[in-house]
Amino acid sequence: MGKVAGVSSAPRPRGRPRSEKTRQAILAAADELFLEHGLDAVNMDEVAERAGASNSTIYRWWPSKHVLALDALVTAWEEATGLDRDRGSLRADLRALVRPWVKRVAARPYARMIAALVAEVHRDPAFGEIWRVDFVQERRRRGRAAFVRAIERGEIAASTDVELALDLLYGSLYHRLLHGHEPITERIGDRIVDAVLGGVTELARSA
Amino acid sequence: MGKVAGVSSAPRPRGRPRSEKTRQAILAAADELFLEHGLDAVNMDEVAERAGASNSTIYRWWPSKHVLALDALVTAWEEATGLDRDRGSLRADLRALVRPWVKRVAARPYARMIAALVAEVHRDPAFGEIWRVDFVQERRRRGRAAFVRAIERGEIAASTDVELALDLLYGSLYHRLLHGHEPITERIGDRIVDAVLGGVTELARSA
Amino acid sequence: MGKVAGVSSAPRPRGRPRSEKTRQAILAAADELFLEHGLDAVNMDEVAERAGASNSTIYRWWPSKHVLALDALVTAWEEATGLDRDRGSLRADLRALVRPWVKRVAARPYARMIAALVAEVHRDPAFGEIWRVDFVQERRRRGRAAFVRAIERGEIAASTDVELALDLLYGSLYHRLLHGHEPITERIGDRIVDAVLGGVTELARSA
Amino acid sequence: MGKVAGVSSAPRPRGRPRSEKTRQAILAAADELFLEHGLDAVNMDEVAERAGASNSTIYRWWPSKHVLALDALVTAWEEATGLDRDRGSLRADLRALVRPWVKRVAARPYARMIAALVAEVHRDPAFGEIWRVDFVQERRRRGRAAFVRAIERGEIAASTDVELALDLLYGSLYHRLLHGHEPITERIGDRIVDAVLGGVTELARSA
DNA sequence: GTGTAATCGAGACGGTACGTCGAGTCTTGTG
DNA sequence: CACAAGACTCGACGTACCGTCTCGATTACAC
Repeated sequence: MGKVAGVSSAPRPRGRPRSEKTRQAILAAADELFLEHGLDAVNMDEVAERAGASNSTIYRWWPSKHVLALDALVTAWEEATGLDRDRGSLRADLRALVRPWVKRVAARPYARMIAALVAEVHRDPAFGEIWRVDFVQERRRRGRAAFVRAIERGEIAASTDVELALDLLYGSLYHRLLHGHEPITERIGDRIVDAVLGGVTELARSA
Repeated sequence: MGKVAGVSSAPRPRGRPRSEKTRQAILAAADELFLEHGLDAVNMDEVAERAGASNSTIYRWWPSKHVLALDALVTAWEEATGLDRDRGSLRADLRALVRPWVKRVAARPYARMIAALVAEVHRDPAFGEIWRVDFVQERRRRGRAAFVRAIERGEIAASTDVELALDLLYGSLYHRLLHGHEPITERIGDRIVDAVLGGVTELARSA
Repeated sequence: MGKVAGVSSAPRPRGRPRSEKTRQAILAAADELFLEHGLDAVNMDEVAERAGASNSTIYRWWPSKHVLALDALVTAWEEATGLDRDRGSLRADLRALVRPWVKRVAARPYARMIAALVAEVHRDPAFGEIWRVDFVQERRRRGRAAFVRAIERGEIAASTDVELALDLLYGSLYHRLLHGHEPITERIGDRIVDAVLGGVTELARSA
Repeated sequence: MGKVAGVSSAPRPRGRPRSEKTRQAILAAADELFLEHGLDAVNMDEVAERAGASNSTIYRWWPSKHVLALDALVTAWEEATGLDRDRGSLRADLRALVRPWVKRVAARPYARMIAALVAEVHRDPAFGEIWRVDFVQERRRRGRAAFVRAIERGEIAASTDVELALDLLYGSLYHRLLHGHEPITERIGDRIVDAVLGGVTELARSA
């Protein structure tokens, strides 16, 4: 992945250094092609060609197609992530989290991408580890922070099971995304936040 | 898939009839092998061999590996599904729904199977349709019935968004299953039911 | 094949008798389809359909596709074979043999058919036997007769190696037909006859 | 096929060079297996395995089984072809041509191989072209040279139809080989040469 | 500058599953 | 029995693409 590596005090490796330009071109090509056509519909040579790189350069730095795809996804996702400031209430914080997610996911075929990666998670445990560290926990971290602030603020009980709350929140969203039984809209995002906060009761009131 | 029903007064088809024994042997072989080793780790010839059938007989009746896997999954799932009787309260009904699901899913590697199928859903829209009709809606139907009974009973507001409630419930469960960040236990099942019913508040109380 | 079978004094078999109409329809369908599109481009179901018969009826009477094709070829070839009368000279006799052959072979894609059957001859020795008995020897018989008459007539030496002469004659013709390096014309047929007659002298001397 | 020649100053192709060792191993495996068991009795994976190569490497360089078989045949045939020197008389030249051919063909089941290729010639015109260029014309070239020398030498008439003479010669040989009605022996080879020489006179006269 | 050591592009290679196709056999019910 | 219908077994085909490998060409730093 690369990010894992370089601490500042690298021992200055000998030989020709890795081309940063090529690295970014590969990630950009992967992001575009995989997202646009789907992971299975694009082969590595096409990514290489689009990036102006070669098959072997990709495999020198990424161990597999799926790891590359994940890296590309994470990279693109990070660039587009806004700040994480306190909105004053849990509801506002969660909405600020959910709304961009919904917008992003509704705009481009991320569902296909994520579904393919999730499948790989269960096919290759090593990839699963990378997935959880680089993607899942990274997403949950911000949601968790919002709940923690709410507890500190006295807005919700200190004993709240934050992890479960996150499952409720993200679970509902990913469920719609992956199972595809209903479309994902901004309005649904808000209502899910409400429901998580209030349960079934809220489901009636916010109808 | 076969379940197309078929009215009782079948027009008596000509020719050698399809072998019901072979059909079941194929479904059983698919269920066992795909579940045990994963969809990608098993090829069609292995399924055929285990079923004592031939490659082409499989392809004559199932258009692809994924459709076969889904049929096998649905068939096995149906056999094991208990009755759907009224337990008196929404909480009890939902628990009666969730507990067997959790037990089943914890016992065998269903996550891998479902992840692979979900990926295919997004790869092939036609398969997505089959998936939603044969699997998703079939599972949701029973949950929906529980909510409807609760409304009739006056237990929850008539205006409750049942679909969203189902997303909350199944979403949380599938989220844990697919993303694999936390294990799935019986206890978690109950707590998710509680949380769906009461939202974050309940998350504190039931902790 | 059929012709091999039935001696006249059949013991009158029980049950439904074989349909002669169907037999001929199958042979006709095989002749047309195989000759027109090639043995490999036509499958047995197509022959069956064209004949208004079924797959299994064909296989009840002909043991394989190639045997059927050969039977069809022989049948059609026989119908079209003229009489074998004495033309007065060996040259005239041979021309009377070669000309219709050339005409026939130039008019329709027999080369493809024969090439496929010859290949099968070497793939399956049992078929080779049928081929030689029903087709090769049958064709050579008439050529041989012409040479025998020439010998009786004193036109060529009695020591002439007739078999070799036949190889020279038919060999040249089949060579052009099968190897396809040069087209087959009526004129070529005559010249081959002339050349063979020139060589025959030598055939006697070197015996 | 490879024989495209290539001028000495090759522009030094980029990338990993084709493995000459593998190429030869594949040709050798094809030659042995196809000749030994017949083209249809051997599948490509068996050839690949015997060659220590992979299925896809074969298909990368040879478009079909038949083309591979032909290449293997031509390669093996070429290696075993002696020099083409003048023996002083047409008869001696032709015998020098025919005898090794007979010996070769009698020793191993070439008939089956050639019959299969000839069938393919008529099934696939593109293959027919390769066949004629790489095999047929190549074989005829040397026979033609012998006749040309005989003409220059004044041994036979200048008006002799050499092509027809070649058909007589090779036609008889191939006829015995392919139709299988009589065995092929050294003696027969010589007698065919004699017969052809006798016919050649006629070939000039009737021109 | 020159040497060393790594990267890069090009492309061949092994491995392996896919889904298709056809020959020939078997199993029904009908005539 | 013969026959039509059509399901079944067997097994090859040629395709696709992943990830590995082998080259020569290139690039940076160290000396």
